[in-house]
Amino acid sequence: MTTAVDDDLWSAIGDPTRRKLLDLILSDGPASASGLSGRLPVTRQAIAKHLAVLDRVGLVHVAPAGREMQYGVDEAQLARAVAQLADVGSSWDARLRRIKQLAEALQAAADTSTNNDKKE
Amino acid sequence: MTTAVDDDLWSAIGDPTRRKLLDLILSDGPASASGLSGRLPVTRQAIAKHLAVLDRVGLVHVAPAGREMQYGVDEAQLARAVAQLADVGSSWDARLRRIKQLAEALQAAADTSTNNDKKE
DNA sequence: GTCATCTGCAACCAAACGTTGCAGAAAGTG
DNA sequence: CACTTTCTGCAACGTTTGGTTGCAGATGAC
Repeated sequence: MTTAVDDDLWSAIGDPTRRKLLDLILSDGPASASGLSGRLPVTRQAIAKHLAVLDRVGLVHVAPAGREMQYGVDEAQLARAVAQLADVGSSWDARLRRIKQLAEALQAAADTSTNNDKKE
Repeated sequence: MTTAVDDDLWSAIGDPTRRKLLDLILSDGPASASGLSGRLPVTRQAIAKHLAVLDRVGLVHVAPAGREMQYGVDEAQLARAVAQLADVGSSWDARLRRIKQLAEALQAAADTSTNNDKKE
């Protein structure tokens, strides 16, 4: 009911650069910070910090490959994040529906009780 | 395909305090900055700034009521935000499914080509 | 062995979130 | 009308966060 979301996980996917990062790794498979820096308009260090954030909340996992550090998405954790998005979305959606229904109900009640009055 | 989200709208709902603000106004109807400050652990000024941000992206609209400023949610814009959440979520969800299917397909192909080899 | 490249750390800048403090304006009360 | 209350808005300040540059260390490639 209270949208019980994990604020850490949400703020991790709240950043646009981190979302693009997840998109890239999702579509092209695991990659290193240097490899990813060539595909986003930010420096390698910024990417590394974002990957550290994503790693801290478990959205990616890192594996040393030679002298590179390969980052891949954690599918289970990303699925959890997706579920939270859907949760908040559906919560708001439900409230919007309830408000609309309540407004219509009030309108109908007003129509029946004062049906001979002004209807503007 | 490219998750084409509006970064302004997303970052507006990315802040936890702003999400709680939207929750409160959604559940209890339009309210003023002072009224809301009693229900969140932040000062009135912080609330006012957040409401300004939400107003800038059109998620709330303000109406002067006496000496107060009443903020109410813009249902159409919030519905748009909900749609974006669902959009990103389903995009990632689809990619997760595709990855899983690809992995299973590769596994199956490996099984048929080297079916007499080790199967660990 | 040397060179290239990938990593990590530190310092620094700018924007965002939050605070305190204060002045102005509008409603309520004597 | 005068006084008080309370709600608003603005300004200054501190802290966190996203981003940069610069540099030193480590590891694979030649």
